[in-house]
Amino acid sequence: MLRLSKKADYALLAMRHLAAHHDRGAMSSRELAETYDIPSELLAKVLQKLVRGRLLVSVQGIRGGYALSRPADRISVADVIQAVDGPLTVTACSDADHSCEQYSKCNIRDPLWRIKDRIISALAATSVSELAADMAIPTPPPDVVPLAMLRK
Amino acid sequence: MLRLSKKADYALLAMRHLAAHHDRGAMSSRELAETYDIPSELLAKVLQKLVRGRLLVSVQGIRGGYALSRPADRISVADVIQAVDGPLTVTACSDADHSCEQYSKCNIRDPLWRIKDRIISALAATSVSELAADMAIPTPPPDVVPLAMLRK
DNA sequence: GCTAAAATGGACTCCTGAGGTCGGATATCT
DNA sequence: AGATATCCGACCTCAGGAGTCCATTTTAGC
Repeated sequence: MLRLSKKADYALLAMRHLAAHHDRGAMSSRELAETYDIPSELLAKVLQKLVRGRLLVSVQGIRGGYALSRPADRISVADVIQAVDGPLTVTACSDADHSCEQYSKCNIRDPLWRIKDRIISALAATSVSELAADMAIPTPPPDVVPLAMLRK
Repeated sequence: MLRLSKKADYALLAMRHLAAHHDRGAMSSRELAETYDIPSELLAKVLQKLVRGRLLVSVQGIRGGYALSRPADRISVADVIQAVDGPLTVTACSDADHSCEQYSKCNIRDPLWRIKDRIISALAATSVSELAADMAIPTPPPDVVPLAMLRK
């Protein structure tokens, strides 16, 4: 439960990659798809949504591709998820949408909405640049570590 | 996205109700189901899971029903959700389960797991008693508020 | 002891929506 | 002109969530 959609996964993967390699110019959808073994047509749709969400810019034609629209540290994980999957909701209902059988009798809306806000905060507090920074240690020095320190 | 399952909703609804009315003894599944317009057989399954998760105790036979197994302030929303839907995961993979096409090439696991921990913290920080306490103000004083203060 | 009302448990159906596919139009470089 | 991109809509498939049905067991009250 509470799992991210595949689309969101793919979007974050792509965003991180573009953030880490922003030095090179635009990167094509196909190249990204091959790098991460993602169905290319599907990734293409995801990238299109990111463009419409103003997180990426695209250049068409040969040698075209996608690039971040702004510095990676000004794009949050929440931005990415919402661009791909729409406004993220924890409950079926929201301020706008009361389409829930139990809406009238429901008594846990307010506390759950508060929890939702905390979740969004957590997602908004993490930027794409932080995702990229995380792999600063891609393969830690292998056989220097004493065996005793290895857990399981 | 990131939405709770209906089962989790029902579970929280029921837990809150039992917490608010713990003075009366056990409450039957049918009575709860009627109160909140929930299919009774479905709610029954949810309640059974809560029993197996040690959050509720059940008494069988006529005049039987369910009651909280411990004080409501010692049961968190996270407990309830996990009892009903199993361990809550944000990503397809976890420490135990690597069944994801992209696992080897994935580079956003660690930051996402950290986000997951923050989400779990948010859920663990809210207790069932807080859910119940929330309705202390069921209908706030209506026409005392100056119209100018109402935001559309 | 019988019966009614409750929990318990398994198996089954229904159906939405996530995940993925296909084809074609449009733009741009060589 | 042709190759390689993005772009866009329509479509297909299928696992899993949501809900149903039924058979069994337990227990209070008569």
